[in-house]
Amino acid sequence: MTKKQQETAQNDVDESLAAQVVGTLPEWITQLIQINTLIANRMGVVATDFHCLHALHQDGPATASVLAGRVGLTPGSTSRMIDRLADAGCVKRVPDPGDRRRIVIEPTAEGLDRITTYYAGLTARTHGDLADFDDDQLRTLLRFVEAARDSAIAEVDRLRSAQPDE
Amino acid sequence: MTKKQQETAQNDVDESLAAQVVGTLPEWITQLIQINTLIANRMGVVATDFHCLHALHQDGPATASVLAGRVGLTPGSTSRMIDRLADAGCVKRVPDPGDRRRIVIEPTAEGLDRITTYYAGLTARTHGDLADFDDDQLRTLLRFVEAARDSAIAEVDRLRSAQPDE
DNA sequence: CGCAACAATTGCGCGACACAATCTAACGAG
DNA sequence: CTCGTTAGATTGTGTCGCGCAATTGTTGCG
Repeated sequence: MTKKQQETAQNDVDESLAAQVVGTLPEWITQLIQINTLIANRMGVVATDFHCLHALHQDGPATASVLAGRVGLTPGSTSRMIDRLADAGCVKRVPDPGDRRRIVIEPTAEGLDRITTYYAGLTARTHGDLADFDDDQLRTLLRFVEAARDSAIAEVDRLRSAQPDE
Repeated sequence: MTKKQQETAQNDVDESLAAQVVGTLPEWITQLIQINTLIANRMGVVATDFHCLHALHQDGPATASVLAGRVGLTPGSTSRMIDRLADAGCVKRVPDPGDRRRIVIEPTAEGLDRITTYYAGLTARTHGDLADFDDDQLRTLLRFVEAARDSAIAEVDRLRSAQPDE
C-alpha cells in the first residue's frame, strides 16, 4: 500500500485498480441512461430524439439518411423523429439548394439551449467533482475520457458491422 | 504551458481542462447508450430489459415493485419486462416463502454470463485504455469515476423527485 | 370475521419503430 | 432531348413496449 512497491506488487494493485474502474463504469452508465431518458421526457420528446439532437450538436447538421446512420435508426423512423423534433422547435429542415433531394437537418438555437439547460444539473455536479483534482490529474482524466470515447465509437462500429450471433 | 504557472494561469488551464472533460462526456455517453441498445438487441431483449438485468446484477435481487422503482418503470411494464427476461432465460421468479404476495426476481447464471459475454468487447477495450496509466493515475481515475457515478445517482433522484417544468 | 392495504398481474390504448411501397429529383446512356 | 436508373425523403402498415386503470390473490388490522 506504500508508494514504493515492487513491480509485481504494483502490477497486482494495477490490475485491481483497473478492474475497479471497469466495474464502476456499468453502474455509472446505467444512471446516465436514466438521466437521458428523464431529460428527454421533460423536453416532451423520446430518448431517441434527445440522442439525435445530441448527435446533431456534436457532429454538426446532417441529412436525414446520414442522421439515421449516426443514431442507428431506419430512414423511415428518422423522418418521423425529425417531425417530432421539429414540432418541439428543436430542429429545422433546410433544403439543400445544390441538390433538391437533400434536406439538411440542423438544430435550432432553442434546441441547443434546451440541451445545456436540461444538462445543467449534471454539468454542475461534474464540475464540482472535477474541482477536487489538480491540473495534472485533470489531464489524466481528459486523456482517459477521450480514449474511452474513442473505444466506445469503435465498439459501436464493431457491433453494427458484425453479424448477429457472431 | 510550463509546469510552473501562476495561480491565475493555472486556474485558466484548470477550467479549460475541466470544460474539455465535461464536453467529452456527452459524446461518450451517446456511444455507450448505443452499445447498450445494440447489445440488448443481440440478446433478443429490449434496451430496458438489459438495463433491468444490470440493476439486478448491481444491486441484487429484488421484487417487481422495487425493480420498477430502480429502472423507472411502472409496475405493469415491469411485470411484462420480467416476462421477457424470463422467456430469454435471464431471470427467474422466486416466490417469497414468508410473504406469498412477494415474488423475488433474481438473475440466472445464464443471464449474468450474457452480460459479461456481450460486454467483453468494451471491457477489453477499456482495459486496454487503462493500461496506459500508472498506479497513481488509476487511483485518480477511480476516484473520479466513483464520484461521477454518485453524482449521476444524485441527479437521477433529483430529476425523479422534482416536478416537471421546474 | 370482514375490510383496508399491498403486491403482482392483465385489459386497453397510444405511440415509436421496422419494413416496404411511393414520390420527387438528379444522373447517365443512347 | 428523352428515358431508365439511382438516390433521398417521406408515407402506409404491422408489431410491440409502455403507461394507466382494473383485477386477483395475500396480508394484517380493527
